[in-house]
Amino acid sequence: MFRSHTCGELGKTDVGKQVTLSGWVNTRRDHGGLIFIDLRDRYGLTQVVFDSEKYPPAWAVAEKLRDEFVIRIEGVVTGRPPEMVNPHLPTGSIEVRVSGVEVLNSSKTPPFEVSYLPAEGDTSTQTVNEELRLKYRFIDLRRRRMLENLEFRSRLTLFIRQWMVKNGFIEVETPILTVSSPEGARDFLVPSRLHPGKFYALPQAPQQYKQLLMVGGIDRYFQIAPCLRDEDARADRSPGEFYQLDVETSFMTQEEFFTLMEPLFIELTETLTKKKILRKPFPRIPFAQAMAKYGTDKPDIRFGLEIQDVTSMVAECGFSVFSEAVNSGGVVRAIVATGAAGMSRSQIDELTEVARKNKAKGLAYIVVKEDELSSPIIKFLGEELALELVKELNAKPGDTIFFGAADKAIVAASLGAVRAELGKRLDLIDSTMMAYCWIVDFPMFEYNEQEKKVDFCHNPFSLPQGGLEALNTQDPLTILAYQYDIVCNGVELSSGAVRNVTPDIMYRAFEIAGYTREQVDAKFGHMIRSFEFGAPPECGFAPGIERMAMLLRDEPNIREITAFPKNGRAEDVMMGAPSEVDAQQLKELHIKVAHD
RNA sequence: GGACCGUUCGCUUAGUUGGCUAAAGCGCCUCCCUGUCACGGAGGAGAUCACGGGUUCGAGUCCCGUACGGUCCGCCA
Repeated sequence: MFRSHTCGELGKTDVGKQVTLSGWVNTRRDHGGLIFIDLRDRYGLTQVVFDSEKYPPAWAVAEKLRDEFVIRIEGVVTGRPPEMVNPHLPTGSIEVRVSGVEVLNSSKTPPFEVSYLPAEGDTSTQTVNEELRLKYRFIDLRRRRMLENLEFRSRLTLFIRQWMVKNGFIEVETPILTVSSPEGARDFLVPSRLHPGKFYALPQAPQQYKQLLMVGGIDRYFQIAPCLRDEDARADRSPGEFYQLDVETSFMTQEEFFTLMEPLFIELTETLTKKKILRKPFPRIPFAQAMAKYGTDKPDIRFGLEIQDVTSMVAECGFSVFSEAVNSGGVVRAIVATGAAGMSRSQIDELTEVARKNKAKGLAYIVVKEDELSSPIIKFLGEELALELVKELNAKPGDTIFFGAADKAIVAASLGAVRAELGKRLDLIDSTMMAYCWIVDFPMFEYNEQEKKVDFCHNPFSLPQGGLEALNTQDPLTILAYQYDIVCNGVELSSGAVRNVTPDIMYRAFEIAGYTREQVDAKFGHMIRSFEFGAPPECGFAPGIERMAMLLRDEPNIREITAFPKNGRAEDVMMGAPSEVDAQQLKELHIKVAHD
């Protein structure tokens, strides 16, 4: 027998029991004739004691033990006198007196330290170079941070599955080998042995399958679905592969869908974490309003600092940066940074740099003091207008007003970035808060400056608001879609939409984006044909599992939530993937590799 | 594809205006220690400062290039 108990479960009530424990040597404290080892497994630490007088053979083995050796011990659980209790250890009131020990496997000195204190908030694991952690992930997984994250992720997906099933959803696995789609992300391709020159594609998302499931009458579908995209990484976007809670429903309006799904986010947040939810029900923020007030379609609404428009106030003013922006069709907008008046010049310069990175030419500001205004732009603006602005923007002494003046998109991007930075710098972000919101009413189309044509803004399968009539009568750039996002703490958890399941509306929408009927049929004909056989109205979304876990666990990136993540260049450094394959494999697949 | 930041013993870091024979804590090795719990004590090993070039009497430090890593932009319907 390897173990009668785990290393985390023995306590006072077990005193006197003969037990067997197996685990890793976490730390070893050698006192000469007495050796203490903290034995570690997934469940915790237990102190085991080797006594040279009572059990010389076991003690002799213990002398040779080193960190991360895997051992099995037998012994008797002994209570510790009060002064020897370790209050930091759940098992600290007992220890095991070892009568026999077996080395199950030895270990090289690990490349980084594994041992941890059992205390809450141990952050030691965060400091080791991540490349090294990924190369030796199997060791990294023994550490508290990864262990707890994997346990959390498991609880999260279990909770989701139970909730979904309870609410009438059924989980359906959709194919991993599917067809390449010219739209969207770059596909991972899989060559076909039986069909020379042809390729499967790994699914970027089960989008088309889930719509076919709706046509098939599965009116509440979900899947914790792998999504594979050959695109570059970000902190919240792993390269290659990630998981989504893919959801689709039939016969629900957008608002009914929100009402159905919100409790999932509320319940999982409140059940699995100590975090609080900012607002219930979640705010619905139209896209245009999000862009105007927060400068982004994924606002962090845990703090205010909303962007205000002052275009009309400064249209005629003496500060040419403002008036010229207005005259050339742009806007002037402002953020009142509460309590920012104490910022140093160099701090303001750093904020200016943030604005510049987002294509702003600069960052005008007015520091509001008790009895005066201090600003490099007042001499152009005039004292009177400056005071009017302060009043209109409701700025108080101690605040600083930051301005953006340019075309709408640049002002949104630059002030949005400044707002996010101010949120951090002014310590306005409550990290115990989960601020969910729905962003709704995305535009159906956008103008593609490079190609000088109208493009889909998001998903071409979204239903335009106003239907066919809107497509036929409105300026395409003014048409909104039943297209929405769910956002939390400035992170987009998911897009979603009411789908367009009417072939006529589909063809017309594609026509506006410059596709002929033949082109649409070539790409999506199989799906549109299905819509000709009675497609129900449907909507859905697909929140990213890792992004949710990352927010709920306060982790800075998605790799901390993934057991075996790819690095930034989409490599598995531990397994050595991707790798070359042998010539025979290539031959069977009818592949010739061109090395250039 | 582009921008920025980084790379110093196994790990984490320090290294000032160029003076380094490169420092510390942890870890590792040897020895001592029967109540420690991140044990303690004594001693020791371990670094061509990512790589290549340049400036200089002299480069870890300054400059150029390359590689690798991270963050961001592009991309992600």
